[in-house]
Amino acid sequence: MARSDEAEAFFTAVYRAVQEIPEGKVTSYGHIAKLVGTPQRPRQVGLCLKHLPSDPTSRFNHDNVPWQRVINAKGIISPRSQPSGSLNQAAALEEEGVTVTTGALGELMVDFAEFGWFPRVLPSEAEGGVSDGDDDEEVSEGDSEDGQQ
DNA sequence: TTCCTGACTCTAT
DNA sequence: AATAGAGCCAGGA
Repeated sequence: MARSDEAEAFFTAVYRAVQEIPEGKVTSYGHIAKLVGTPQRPRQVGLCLKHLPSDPTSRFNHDNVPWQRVINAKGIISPRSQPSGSLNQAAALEEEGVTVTTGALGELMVDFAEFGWFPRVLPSEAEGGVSDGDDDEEVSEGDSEDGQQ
């Protein structure tokens, strides 16, 4: 059952990456996927959070993993999490100082340019990516996988 | 066991 | 610029 072991490692990597997100900041599934070394599998990242145990005795749980700080690349809180209680998620983000804008359709949009958190300042961003009004959440392929400690 | 869906993203049209 | 389609892999029925 090596496959389950790999899946567990993936889950753990995702949870750790999410834990690294500072309060008042948000990131995207795709970015987390890159951190864990699987930039091609952002959906799996979402599954990890969905399977995130609520059991406090578990190594990772909703109390230790700020899953609510993880949103999609469009800067919008995943509408599929609504049945789970996206309003609670949005409210929690605002509590942390994140401005959540509600769209006409009810989509919860977060200003990624300001609240988007990245583990490392990628060269493209460092040379002057985000600065004034024009936002550009595009992240260049930084590569250089930093091993999970 | 197989098939489908899914907390997404990227690329092409 | 906007829309549509493909890709990825795991969990649930």
